[in-house]
Amino acid sequence: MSCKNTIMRLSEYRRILCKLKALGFTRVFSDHLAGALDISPALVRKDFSDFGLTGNRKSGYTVDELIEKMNMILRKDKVEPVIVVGCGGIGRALMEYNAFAGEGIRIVAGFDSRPELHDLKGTIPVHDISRLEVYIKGHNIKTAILAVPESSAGDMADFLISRGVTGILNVAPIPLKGYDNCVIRNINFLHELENTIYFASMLDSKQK
Amino acid sequence: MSCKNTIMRLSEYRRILCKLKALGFTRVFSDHLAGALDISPALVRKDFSDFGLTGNRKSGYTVDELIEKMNMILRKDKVEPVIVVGCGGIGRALMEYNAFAGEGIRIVAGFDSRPELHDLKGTIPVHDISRLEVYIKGHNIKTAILAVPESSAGDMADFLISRGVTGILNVAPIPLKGYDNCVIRNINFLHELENTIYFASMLDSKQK
DNA sequence: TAGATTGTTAATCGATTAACAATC
DNA sequence: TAGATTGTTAATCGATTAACAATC
Repeated sequence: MSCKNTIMRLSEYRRILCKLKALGFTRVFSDHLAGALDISPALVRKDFSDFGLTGNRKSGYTVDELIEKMNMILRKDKVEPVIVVGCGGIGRALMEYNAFAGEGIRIVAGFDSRPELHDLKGTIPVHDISRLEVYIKGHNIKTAILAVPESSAGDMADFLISRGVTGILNVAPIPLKGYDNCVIRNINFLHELENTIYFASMLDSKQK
Repeated sequence: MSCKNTIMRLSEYRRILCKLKALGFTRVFSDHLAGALDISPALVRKDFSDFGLTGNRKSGYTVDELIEKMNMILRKDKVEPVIVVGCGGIGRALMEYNAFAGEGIRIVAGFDSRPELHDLKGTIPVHDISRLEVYIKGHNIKTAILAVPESSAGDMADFLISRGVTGILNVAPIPLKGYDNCVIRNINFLHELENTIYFASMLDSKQK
């Protein structure tokens, strides 16, 4: 039925739709969205159809209705509390990342083993890693951003999962495997850069 | 022939192979690598075969040879200079990201329009954005990490491309389209988190 | 109505996997 | 040799697209 990519595109559709709404648009056609995302109109319609997002054969889709239903699908009807484990450069940057604000995602706390990074009075407190277990239970945390060094990434993921976390966005420099009871999404900046450089150099050689 | 995913996996194979080498392994089987990456042995062999990475029908592949040839394919024979445009939270974190060191990627400079972020004496200098054009030309920069706010991402990408940049890793909160003469790889943390949360919640409902 | 767009099916495209001959 | 692993082909699986009937 719906594929992995569809969900990623749903986030992208939603982003565009919110933009359109802000500009005063009330209706939109598959053709428009396709252009904005650089995909085919058929794929837009198929994605929508897979999630029961229906339009009108004459006047396309209603912007408000799409946004509302997508918010439902993407669990944006309530705010999701997210913790950041590892508050070094990347971890800290994501704690302070303001593109999450107003998008149904709230970073509620950070955790780090280094005492110099602890800060219980900031907008977003940074606790000692020893408080992780109690915090997860107490606040019923289901989602974590993992930004620890390579050496502790695996153990830390295991710990989070054992304590009930079901979704991990892993930006540690080592990819981790998913489990039956937890989704892990890996972002590896080195690999992404290598990939970019590879395809860029292919571009060069193609144009020669 | 070789697909987009193959290149990403090449980075992953390489990472594992370097680990194996450090542990003293000299040979490796498709089966081992498949296990480490959670893919099928057939895919490992196909990926290798696509790039002319050959093994031995009895004793598998030579670790050193694989690493050497992968370094060639991934352009790791020489150090790639990379600039960071936008030195806020994420940009700065990537400038200081030490997983790039020793991996053929060197962040050579940062650029930002905010004077308070300028720093010409640090390990990696942060210049005013006005110096971008001269720097790109002078140092023959082909690769950039784009970490500016949404409002300037599109314009800044256009500028970089017009000045000769052919590969952009875009971590700005707005996805950008690629062009004929430049590869753009988008990392959108909001979308990645939404995706993680979605699939995590599917996991929950599946287990009920 | 005529025109335009959706919703859906079948066709296509691309990536992964199964299977097995080749062979070390 | 016998056993094990590669390299490769054909089959399968999954995602995208083309096409078009339905219909607003």
